[in-house]
Amino acid sequence: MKLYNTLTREKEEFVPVNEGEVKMYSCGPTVYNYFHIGNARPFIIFDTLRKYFEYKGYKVKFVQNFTDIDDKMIENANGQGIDVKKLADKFINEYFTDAEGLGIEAADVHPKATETIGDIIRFVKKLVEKGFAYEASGDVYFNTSKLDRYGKLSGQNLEELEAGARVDVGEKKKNPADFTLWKAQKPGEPAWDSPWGKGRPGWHIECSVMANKYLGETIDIHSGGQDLIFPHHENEIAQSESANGKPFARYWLHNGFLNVDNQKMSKSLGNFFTVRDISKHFDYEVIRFFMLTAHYRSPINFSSDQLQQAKNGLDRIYNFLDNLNYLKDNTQDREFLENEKAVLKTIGDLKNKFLAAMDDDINTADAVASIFEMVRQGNTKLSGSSSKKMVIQIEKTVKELCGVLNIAQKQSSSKLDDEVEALIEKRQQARKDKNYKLADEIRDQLKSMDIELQDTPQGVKWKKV
RNA sequence: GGCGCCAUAGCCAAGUGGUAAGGCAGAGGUCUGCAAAACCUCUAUUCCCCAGUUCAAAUCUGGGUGGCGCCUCCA
Repeated sequence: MKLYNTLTREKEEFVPVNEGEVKMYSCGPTVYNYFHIGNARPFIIFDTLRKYFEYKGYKVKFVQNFTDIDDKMIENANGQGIDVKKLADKFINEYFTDAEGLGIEAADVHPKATETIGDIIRFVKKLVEKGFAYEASGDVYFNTSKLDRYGKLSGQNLEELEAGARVDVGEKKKNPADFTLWKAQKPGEPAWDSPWGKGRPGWHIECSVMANKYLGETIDIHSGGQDLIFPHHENEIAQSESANGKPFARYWLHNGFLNVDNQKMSKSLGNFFTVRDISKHFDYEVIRFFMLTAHYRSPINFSSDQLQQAKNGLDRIYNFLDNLNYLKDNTQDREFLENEKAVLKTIGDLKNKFLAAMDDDINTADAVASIFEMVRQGNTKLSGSSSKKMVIQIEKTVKELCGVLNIAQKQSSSKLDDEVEALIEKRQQARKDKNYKLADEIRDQLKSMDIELQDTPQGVKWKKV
């Protein structure tokens, strides 16, 4: 399996630290609001990667944090007149509601910054003792000048960063690029005791500490959005590798942005749509499917028109599954014919194409295309005279691959319902009697019950709309 | 100023040296009492422009043009 590693800017063969195991860390949300659909992209993509590793038989340990204390948290809690903890609890809950809707499995561990303070303090202390950090009136900073390789992930170098001059000046830092590990308490802010007085952790340190605590000193995969490459991930590398003297993460994976009118969707620009709001107009799984129809590193433009396209495409897969379901009960119970073996061979080839796409830097767009090709194969080659065994085998393959992506997982609605069945029966009789007026009335009646009828050559089918 | 990404049909989107996947929309058709739905078929001599390398380029190289991101909280 190949993955694009931001560290080397190349696709590399994935080789884990321990054979058969994958240790993954992904940067999670700051929980001061519902997450928006741009935030959802890494959640969905890296969840898909995790599921694919599991599908391939790896034992995966996946950690994703909640940043529950920082400037934004404090600002928003104050704005709402509640304490930071209460704000965090609320939006952690809301996170899980949306994540579950999107088919994102909970991580093995979801550590919170506020519950990792002791470990953070020990980690910062270690950095100070090793000479990589210094205290300045209650703050602790990482000293970037102590590293000769600061910038290896982002390709930045210290001189150019300083020339850029977009860094804070006139404060206690020794070098402009130095960043905060520990912040001294300001009046009214939540704070914890530390060797440097009361304060709270900086943002970058929590991820280093949590990855270390739950996954060890060297992890396999660290992922997040491209906007985290610098400075967040660069700083994590600086912290972790300075403290441990070992490589931090072997593979760095970064997803592209989700744009609106070609511009990055972000909370600060205000051009965002929360997943919660969108879910009122589109099923959660349409959002998931939409994300998977593009490669994770490419930018994708968001619009309701795009979601509608995704919905229509997903419906095609659902219709196919419905058709298979119908055919299972309306095909021949016999062995395969020669030409049917050829069809199954094609389906097998398409499955391999799907897997090859996923192995190639999780190319979900190509993987989805393989599923659509199976749909057309099935629609073209299957009929009432087909072997039932073939229907079952194709269904098994399609469901297995949809399962890998966690799409099209809703139950088929063609369950028996006595009232509906009775009405359909009545309408069929009316049609036989050429009483089309009554037949159409029954059809309208069912329509008002959100039941849609399809008169097919194989009989009447119905579904909930 | 530094670092990096992108440009493929009406829309979305794979493909990174061997002669343009897939989806949506659209058009035609099958089925049907009618309808709806579903399904099938068709839809880019061509991949932003110019030059170069090569038997062969959407793919590689150089130069343009246009768009975007990071360097400040951001997925």
